[in-house]
Amino acid sequence: MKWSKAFIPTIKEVPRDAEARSHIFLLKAGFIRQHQSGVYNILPLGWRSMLKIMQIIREEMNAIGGQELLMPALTSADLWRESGRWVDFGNEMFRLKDRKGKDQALAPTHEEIIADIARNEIRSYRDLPQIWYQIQTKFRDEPRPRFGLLRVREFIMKDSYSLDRDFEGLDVSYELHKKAYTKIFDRCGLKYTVVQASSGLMGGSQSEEFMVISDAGEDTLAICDKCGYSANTEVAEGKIPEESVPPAHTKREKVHTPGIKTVEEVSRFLGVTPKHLVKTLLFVVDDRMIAILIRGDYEVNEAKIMRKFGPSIRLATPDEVKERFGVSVGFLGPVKLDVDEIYADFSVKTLKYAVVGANEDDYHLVGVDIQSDVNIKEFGDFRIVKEGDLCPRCGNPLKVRSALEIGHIFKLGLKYSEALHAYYMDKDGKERPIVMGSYGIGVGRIMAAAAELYGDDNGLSWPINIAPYEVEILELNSPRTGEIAESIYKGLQESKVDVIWDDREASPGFKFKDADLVGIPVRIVVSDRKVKNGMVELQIRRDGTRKDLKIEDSISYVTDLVRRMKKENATG
RNA sequence: CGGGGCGUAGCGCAGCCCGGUUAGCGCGCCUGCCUUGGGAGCAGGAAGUCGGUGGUUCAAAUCCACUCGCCCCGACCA
Repeated sequence: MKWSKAFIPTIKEVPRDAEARSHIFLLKAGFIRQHQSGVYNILPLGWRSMLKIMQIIREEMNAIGGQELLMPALTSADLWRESGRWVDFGNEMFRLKDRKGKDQALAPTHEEIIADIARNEIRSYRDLPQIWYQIQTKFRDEPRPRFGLLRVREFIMKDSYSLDRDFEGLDVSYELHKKAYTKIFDRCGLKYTVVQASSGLMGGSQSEEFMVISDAGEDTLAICDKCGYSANTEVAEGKIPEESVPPAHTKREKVHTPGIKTVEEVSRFLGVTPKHLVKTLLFVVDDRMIAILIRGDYEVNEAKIMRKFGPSIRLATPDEVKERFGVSVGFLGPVKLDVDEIYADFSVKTLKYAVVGANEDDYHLVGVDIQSDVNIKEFGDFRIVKEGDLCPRCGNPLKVRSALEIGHIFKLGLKYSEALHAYYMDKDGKERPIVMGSYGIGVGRIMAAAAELYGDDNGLSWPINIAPYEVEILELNSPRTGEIAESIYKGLQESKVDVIWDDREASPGFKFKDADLVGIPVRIVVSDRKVKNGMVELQIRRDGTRKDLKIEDSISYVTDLVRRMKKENATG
């Protein structure tokens, strides 16, 4: 491609609405443009990059026996009603009606459609196992799209589904996917970790996420450097470090704490630490009200609570609390609290002199012995792991890091096959539900993750396997150097190198800046200065390496270099 | 959904408080000359429903009301 003919709208100013690094540079380098909140045009450079990502995905999915198909984005509500997700998806599902008034959904994922195909077509154990996948646009009406391509409402996803006779088969399909994903992300040049995750709305028994450590990520991971334990904090466990917190109040008494509500305020007011405090959170489950106690320096983990008490559990509103107990939420406490059940996180188990709300506005109790003063039904793990908690496996202090999710694999089990009645006949003539797995990769997120991960203040720096072009010829002194540039350009094209030639009539600085911004990994600078000595200059975007090449050697040298870099799956 | 911020030329912004000339600046764009190893220079030029609607006023980018859009923080943590 000649740059002069290409549509690469780079911009010099930092776009006002962009803050995340990937968002800023993908806009500046002309890869994407926003259409509306959470919806983007993918411009030619961006699409080239995404096509390469999709091609890698295809190759690796095919390698594990996956068969590509294409399912509709426009789906009937009937199927979603069968699984219950017409309700469960809530506002995240884009809904519309057709001209007859029939409910439709723009599919956020395709478990139901797969189960529908399977129940209509899969009859016998001989038809199994199957792995079906598609690369297709998904729609999710996210409450808050953000960070450019990182959280969007319309996005391209590779989603695959495994259908197996039994759970042993599912384990096999799952491991195949895990291996394929590892290869895919390796080839894309990303640094990532695999973590235990929560299966959330998907259901099922086990799930793992592929995560890129990045401040732009919206997930939080707990990581153990020593034994390799890593988990999303939605599910991560941790041991509480043992430390002696000297008791502040050894006598149980009621103290006046006018208007002092939050953990920080109470700690400061009473001269204690958050570790002396116990927070009392009230939750509504169906029509029961339960309390959960947790130490003041921890947060309650909603995902864990939902797993224990069911997805309908919700925090009681301050108004509900006020109405039922006549007390503001800041002064709730577990002593003589009239709720159906009281549960407590392990973090409060040993507290003998705790500070708690007095269930009376403007008063707290101090010196409370949690075990003997409170009627606790059960201790459990209800907290979000925090930095410094100890690894559940080896006891090493855990690190907590932000990360962004690029892939997620689930063992679904029978949820959808049972709900939609996708059954097959086994060897013994018995009907059995198909065992399902589902596996997703965000294509745009891979591109955005690479943009977050690699580059510098001047712009992007693509891993060569997902770069929109592999080589850029930067011709400085057009038209005098044009002939040399063109011969290298044609030579590289003939040896199947993906090359763009910046043949524009512009100043050198201008072209260098654009080149840095767009981040093509290999650059050949063709200038008067070098050409008169029979040379051109090779530059590597990632590390800034420069090297002179003889003109006549340049094509074979660069062809070779590109081949090598691709194989080494050289990153950025 | 709660809180905050922002909508003025293609992009980035000033002007708004304190209403009053033809609404400015930088970049970009077009024409010509010139220049070519890190976003060059000179000259000329085009380009604006001041997000929208309604109101106040002799007069509105500016004041008021409503509304739409975009970004950021948070989403019940007591």
